[in-house]
Amino acid sequence: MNLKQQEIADRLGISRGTLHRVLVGSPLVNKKTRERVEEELKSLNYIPNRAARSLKVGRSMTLGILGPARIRMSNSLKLDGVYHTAEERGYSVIISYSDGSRESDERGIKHLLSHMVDGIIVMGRGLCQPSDHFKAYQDAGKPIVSIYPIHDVECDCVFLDTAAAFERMTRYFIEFGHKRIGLAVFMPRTSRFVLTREQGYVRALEKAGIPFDPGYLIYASPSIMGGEEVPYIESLEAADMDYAAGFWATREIMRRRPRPTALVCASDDTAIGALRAANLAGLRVPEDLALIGYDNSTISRYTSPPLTTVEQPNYRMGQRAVEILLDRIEGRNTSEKCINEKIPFRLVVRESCGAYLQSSGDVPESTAPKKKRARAKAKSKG
Amino acid sequence: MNLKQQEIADRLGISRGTLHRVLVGSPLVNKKTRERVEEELKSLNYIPNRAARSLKVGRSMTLGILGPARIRMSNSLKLDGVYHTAEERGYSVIISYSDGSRESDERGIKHLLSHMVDGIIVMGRGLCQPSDHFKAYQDAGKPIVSIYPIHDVECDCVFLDTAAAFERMTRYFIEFGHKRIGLAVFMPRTSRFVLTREQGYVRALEKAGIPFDPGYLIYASPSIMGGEEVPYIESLEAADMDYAAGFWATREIMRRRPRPTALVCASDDTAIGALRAANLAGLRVPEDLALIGYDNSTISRYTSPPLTTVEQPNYRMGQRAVEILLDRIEGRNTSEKCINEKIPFRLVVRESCGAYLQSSGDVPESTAPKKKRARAKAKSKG
DNA sequence: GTGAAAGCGCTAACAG
DNA sequence: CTGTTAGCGCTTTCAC
Repeated sequence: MNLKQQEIADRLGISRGTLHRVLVGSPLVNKKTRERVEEELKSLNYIPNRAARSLKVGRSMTLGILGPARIRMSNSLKLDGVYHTAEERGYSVIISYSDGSRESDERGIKHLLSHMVDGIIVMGRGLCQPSDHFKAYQDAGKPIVSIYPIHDVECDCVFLDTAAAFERMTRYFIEFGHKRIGLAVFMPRTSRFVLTREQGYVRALEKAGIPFDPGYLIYASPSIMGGEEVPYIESLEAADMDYAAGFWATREIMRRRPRPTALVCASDDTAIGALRAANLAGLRVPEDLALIGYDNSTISRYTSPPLTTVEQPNYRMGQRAVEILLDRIEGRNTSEKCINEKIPFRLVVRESCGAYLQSSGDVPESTAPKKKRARAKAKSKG
Repeated sequence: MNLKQQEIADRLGISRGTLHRVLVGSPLVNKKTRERVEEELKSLNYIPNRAARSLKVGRSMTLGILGPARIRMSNSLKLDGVYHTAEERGYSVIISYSDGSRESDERGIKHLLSHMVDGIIVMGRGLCQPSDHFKAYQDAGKPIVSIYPIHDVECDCVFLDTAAAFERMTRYFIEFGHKRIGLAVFMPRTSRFVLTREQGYVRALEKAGIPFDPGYLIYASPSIMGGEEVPYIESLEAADMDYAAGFWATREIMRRRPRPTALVCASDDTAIGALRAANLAGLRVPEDLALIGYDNSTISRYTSPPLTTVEQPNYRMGQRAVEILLDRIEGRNTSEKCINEKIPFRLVVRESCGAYLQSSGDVPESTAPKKKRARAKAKSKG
């Protein structure tokens, strides 16, 4: 059973004060006593009570995450970054889910605060939107960093410029000579998730002087797809969404005349759904339909053909989020100004768009630098 | 800023005792007082301090997870099950990673205990092995449930009989008429991960009277694969392991003479790696090489051909783990006897093994019951 | 119905 | 160098 400091002190015939001093490594302890204490401590397997400690010092050494459902792999990876980095720095992590609604966010933050977290990382799309609810908690008294940009509010954040990424992806097709380019996105059209993608896509088209054809922009959604006779789609909930959307969007877009020759996909998983639809339709990728994904998920190297995609350094983003947060918590950053850390992405060229075409700093996979885990420093490319 | 009970009581001119009574919904409070208090509470946005509460009552309403790195999607899904269920029941969750080594497990459990968790869920392979370290913590005084079976120790657990699953998978090939069947597994041969798979595979062979050919059993490992010239394998760490192993194993096994006609894969991701290797080698699946996966991951429906696989009800397992744990924590289960809950799996027949062949309760996808999210009650099949 | 008081395990300030 | 003490915010017992 687990002893408390008092009991240990008693056993050793010393005071709690002295015990505490050796516990925190204070030099103000007799060498002999210290050794005796340390020995006993080891054999007793003392486990400090953090609740008591937190209560006393007013800090818990734990970080809170206001998180989304973790189904999407990219979120999982971000979380890994957060967890490992926090652990390295001696912090625990506790998650509270939120669906992004105001009530849910409020409940979540309250929950975290009640745990006395020292800071909060916001990972959902939640606070990224109109986010009046954010204001309410801004002065929860705890530092917050968002893993997506919060535009209408002052807040530290680390983000990837998704619009720029999708502009780049679209431009890649354009440089290849494609004129009829589709975009497959899904779910609420007003979510930042699709807004940014659409924006980048349109921007690339505009810059190239290619007229925007709304027929090439496919918004898949459970309700729409449910109405269609779509094989493979039996449950249209989160886990399936990306694949299903890609699958459905591809079927849909191939009905357009003239037919698009390239499809920008919201994610690698979306591209995989698209790939399947193309296969079933007897379309060759990239010859009949070129595909580009987003995420550089591990699997994108193993599809046939392997996916050209944009790398999103998820692990790194999680890592940076806690670093920025800890700078605030531990007082290394006292500036009023918010940190807005843009994480660079890079285009990873494989085969789903046709033969390698290298341009402005993009790396075909063969020459890509060896990656060191997910922590890989991404080659800058903005 | 966040008020404490004392301050609120003062504002209202009542005692902490009374405040507390309305907070916990005790009937021993004057109606008027109660209303007044509740109103004030709402407007003040009171956030209770759980550290103080935990300290006082000796319970924290939080569950600890001794977890593996979360990279594998199936773990992510299990965690989802744990989180959502815990949240529904009013518990928070905190994770501590462990690589499965004794030191790491000890550190992790200690960490959780120091958070005063009310119970622990063990998710890694860690404690599933020789697990002398488990003994050390068995009487940490907290209930523990393992999400894999711990054979040599008394402990509640929920598990899927992996050996039975792999026996079933192998038998499926046998029923199809295959005689030369390979098994692609990886990493430490002594891990329960491969032991169970190998065992099931061999058992099916034995029962069918097919001689076991060690040459058909491929153990991929980073070191082995690193020596080979294996494209796609640039980082052989966890994230890539499944794919890379499947890729490498397929190349390897196709060198065997006579060539196997079917390959049992350690996971769906392994099967996907295998599929890619087969594609590159110009082998048709399933005609030249039949493939079966394990997990029924979402993507297995979107590969070409879609994967026949075994469904592992991850979400459900996480869910059951917390239910069993809470029964213990909340005193509904005081039995000395350990719970050993075997979660049923089912074979999901798609196309990677050839035309549909239905047998003993297996469900071809077309007739599979509509799945309700990951929570789906799996059709019994054991 | 209500208030007062003790104490959960720990830290930190102060006295020796 | 060491021991004593006063709380951190909350729950709970007991007395009114």
